[in-house]
Amino acid sequence: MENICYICLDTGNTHLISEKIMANREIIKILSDHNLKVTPQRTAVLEVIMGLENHPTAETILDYLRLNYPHVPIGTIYKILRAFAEKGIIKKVTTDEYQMRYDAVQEKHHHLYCTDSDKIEDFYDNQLNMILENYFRDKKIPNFEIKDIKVQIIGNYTNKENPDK
Amino acid sequence: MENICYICLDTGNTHLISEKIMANREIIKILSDHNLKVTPQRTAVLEVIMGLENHPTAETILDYLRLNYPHVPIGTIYKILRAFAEKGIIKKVTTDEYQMRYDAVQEKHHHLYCTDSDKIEDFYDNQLNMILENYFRDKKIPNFEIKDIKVQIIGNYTNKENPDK
DNA sequence: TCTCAAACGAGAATGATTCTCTTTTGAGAA
DNA sequence: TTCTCAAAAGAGAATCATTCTCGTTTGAGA
Repeated sequence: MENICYICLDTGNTHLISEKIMANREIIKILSDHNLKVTPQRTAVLEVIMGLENHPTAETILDYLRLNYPHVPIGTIYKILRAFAEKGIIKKVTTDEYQMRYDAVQEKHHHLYCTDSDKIEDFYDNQLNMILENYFRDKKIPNFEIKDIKVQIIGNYTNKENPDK
Repeated sequence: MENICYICLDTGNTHLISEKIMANREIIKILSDHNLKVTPQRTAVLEVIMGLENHPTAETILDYLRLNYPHVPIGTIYKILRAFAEKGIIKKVTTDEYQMRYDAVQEKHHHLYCTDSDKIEDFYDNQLNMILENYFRDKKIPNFEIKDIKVQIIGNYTNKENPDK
């Protein structure tokens, strides 16, 4: 476990806080900021989603949760995920598959869908965001108020398995 | 049933052919062009998808099919839909909902998602297509070969119910 | 510490989709 | 035209993701 040095803005003193503890404090803040009761199950679920760089399914989240809470029922996970999505803490990520995936909401981003491996990766591109924003600011869609634009980029990873090729 | 006048390119004679028959001939051609056996169930499913402007679910398609084939099992619909999607005749349209929707593939288009009514509408915009195409031709994504780009525009219809407002 | 609405646990229920197996049929061959 | 057989349809069970119900527990403010 790595430790990180922080300066307390109130006292000016420096402190060593473990990443784990810091992450927990952040997560607790996110929950209480959204008027959600802080429970061990909820902090654990949010920790898993924020820790996994891929976009986990409910089943994947359960697998990780079971490491610490061997008996959490899957229904509880779905209830927690729905609560998070309603508050906007996470977003549902739709795919061509039968299962839903979930994504901790950070800054605006799009998704790369690999048709070979079924992987989904985040794609950050502020230039693209600005192009789309500018385009739709000028060209309004009749009778439609745009709230969000998501770009799905479908394709294949090339020489990912063989990077030396 | 409307009738339309056609000129036969072989004989030069004019003929009246009903829209229905013409549509059937088109649909049969689509199926055989894709090496799919032409069956009444398949032509009916394709007819329904191409005829419905909205993006039907398997259940909606079944409802329409039952008008002519009262006993088609839902499993058959799913089998047909999967076959069509594999051949590229239709595309799966993902939503935040639990059900999959289907869309006859015509020219390239994107989708408007209305969060109030859960409606999905096609959005044709060649200028947008060209902007995206140009952007990604210049700016390659490392190790990723782009095959398709879909834009999901999420928002709300304004004064659709009250157009006189 | 007390209280209670909200969250959890357990497991049944639902609903979309897929699978299995038997029967039927489209389409090319004879 | 009839024959043949792989492919498709029919029937219905199975599977899998998600939601629901209801009794029990708990976080957080009083």
